[in-house]
Amino acid sequence: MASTSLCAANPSASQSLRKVPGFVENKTTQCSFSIESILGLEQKKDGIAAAKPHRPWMDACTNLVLGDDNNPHLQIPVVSYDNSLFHANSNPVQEEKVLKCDKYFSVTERLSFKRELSWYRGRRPRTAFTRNQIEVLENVFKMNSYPGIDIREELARKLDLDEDRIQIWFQNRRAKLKRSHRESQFLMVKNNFTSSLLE
Amino acid sequence: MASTSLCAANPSASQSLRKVPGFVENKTTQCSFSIESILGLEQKKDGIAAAKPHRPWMDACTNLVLGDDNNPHLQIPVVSYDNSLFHANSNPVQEEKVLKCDKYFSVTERLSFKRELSWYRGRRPRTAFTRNQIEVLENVFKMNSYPGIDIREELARKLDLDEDRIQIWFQNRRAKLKRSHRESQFLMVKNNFTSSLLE
DNA sequence: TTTTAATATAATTTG
DNA sequence: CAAATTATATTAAT
Repeated sequence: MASTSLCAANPSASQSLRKVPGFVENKTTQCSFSIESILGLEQKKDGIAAAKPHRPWMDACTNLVLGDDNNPHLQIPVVSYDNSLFHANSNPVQEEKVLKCDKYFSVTERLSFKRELSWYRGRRPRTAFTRNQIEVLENVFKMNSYPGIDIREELARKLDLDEDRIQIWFQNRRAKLKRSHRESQFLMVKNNFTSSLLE
Repeated sequence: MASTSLCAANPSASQSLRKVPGFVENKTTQCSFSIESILGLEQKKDGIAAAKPHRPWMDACTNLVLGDDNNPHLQIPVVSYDNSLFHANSNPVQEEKVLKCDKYFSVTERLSFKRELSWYRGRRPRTAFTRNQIEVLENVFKMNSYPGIDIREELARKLDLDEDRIQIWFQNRRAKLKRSHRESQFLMVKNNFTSSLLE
């Protein structure tokens, strides 16, 4: 998350954004729109609500790679998810997205191809935690299921994971715990209730 | 008809301390920042004063009622996401159909029971907006991302939602816009930077 | 099939 | 109200 430091300047950048009329200032209470007109499907087919998927891990990557000649090459983002371009090339398990469509595929190739696909669909490749990572995470979780940023960072360092992975892991872990609690509670209530009916 | 509510809609006292949902016992809110110390089993308990949470939507709650026979019946509000199709009807929270509780629980019952429980855990059940509701909200948002109370009320009426839901929706929507704005700015700066390296 | 990492977004809390 | 978090419903990878 430390990335935004680059964001500071470049005013020209914001100009080329479609739509987005700086939403903080104009409160446009003047706009005469009726809900009926909207319900009546007044379609302004302009920019459909910038449904930009959130792909934070892509921010860290760059299209720049060094070739064998030690010269930079720009790798063109090939992707089409919706109509946006996404570029890969970065992160843990890294594969090249230059699709060489010339032969048939080994198991390994097929695997990475699958990973490619999911990549292009815009989803972060699923992280496979090691047994040790899980163990540590579980131990920490036992003591504190809401670790603050400092603990998460420390964990990230020690376990060699992104802090983001840690945070997500804790989120999912809490959800899991809650699920199991709910289930046992349900059973308890159900049993209590059921037996109360039998008395 | 002559039902008497046994269930005061109040999960009294309860959890809902800041950051300490009730399903895990008291947790350290103040942490010492070393994983070693955590792994080394440092436990620390501190009671935090509970404040009564604001749960306005619980006021309508009546689950356990006495029937005419003076026996308890469990009334389970059933959310109809409609098992049939994926659309239509909104407002899961509001439309309640009563299931008479007998011996066993169907999958549907179980589900809604679980929802009940989470309800009592203190959080409003997540509202699932319909496609149409979203569409209208998005359209309004395009024109005015800060609708006043009157517009919100009107929307609420037309979309059959609480005005509160509308308000929250707009808040979240503004946050989303802002986020995406930030992100595209970042990407642009990044790309500018990258291509400047190629010149 | 089951579990769970990842995503999107509704709800809550703070200031 | 915005910002930051948290919860949760889904989706999809394994």
